[in-house]
Amino acid sequence: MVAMTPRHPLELLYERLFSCYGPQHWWPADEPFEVIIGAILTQSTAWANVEKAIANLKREGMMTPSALRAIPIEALARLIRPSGYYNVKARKVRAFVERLGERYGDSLERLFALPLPELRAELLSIYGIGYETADSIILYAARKPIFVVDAYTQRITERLGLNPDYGNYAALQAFFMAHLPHDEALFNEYHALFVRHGKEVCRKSPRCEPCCVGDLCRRPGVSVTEGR
DNA sequence: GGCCAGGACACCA
DNA sequence: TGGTGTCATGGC
Repeated sequence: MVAMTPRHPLELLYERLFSCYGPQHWWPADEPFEVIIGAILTQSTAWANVEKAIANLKREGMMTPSALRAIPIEALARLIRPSGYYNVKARKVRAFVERLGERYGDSLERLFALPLPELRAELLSIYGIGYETADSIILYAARKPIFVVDAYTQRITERLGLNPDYGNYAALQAFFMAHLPHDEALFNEYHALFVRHGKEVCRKSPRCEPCCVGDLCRRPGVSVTEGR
């Protein structure tokens, strides 16, 4: 008699999403510094708009820390205008490259050499970098295993009945990291799959349709909490 | 014309 | 400590 270990719902969910969508090849960027700039610019913004802003920065030769420090803040804001909130995001980008220059000589390698808890604390201490942006940088730029929680993660897990404390970032992150192996590639793919599923199927609309998640979702097609 | 999109911060009670 | 307002463009 072989003892069968029940699969955790988070493992089953991952398998369903992966079999449905396949590998997502995240993060969509050429190099780690671009990941960081994109992570700041995508705050509460559709990625298509961020792509325009990144294209502007590259075209003007601004995708380097020194260039982003030298350019007048108003000019930087104009370049990233398509990504929305351009005045505050210009200050956020500037804050990051200033810290990177001051403490790490513009070396991401030196920044990323910090142990994970210190790296996260350092990123969180920079203006404009909150939990999600810090964790996105750690996972997708530094390539260290940490689970990124975003609006899609919150919404999808809530509809699965796996998120009793909606909006509590730390609790949901701890939940994932307690039930999954701490594997950078897995966390990368899982979050990317959430975004894919959230964009295509599990939308903000209070109604959702039956989908590849299937019976794991406790309320397919049923009205869920609105206004989130 | 309204809703939504891969948040974070300032301010207030 | 938690709730609310602010920041803003672009696609559908």
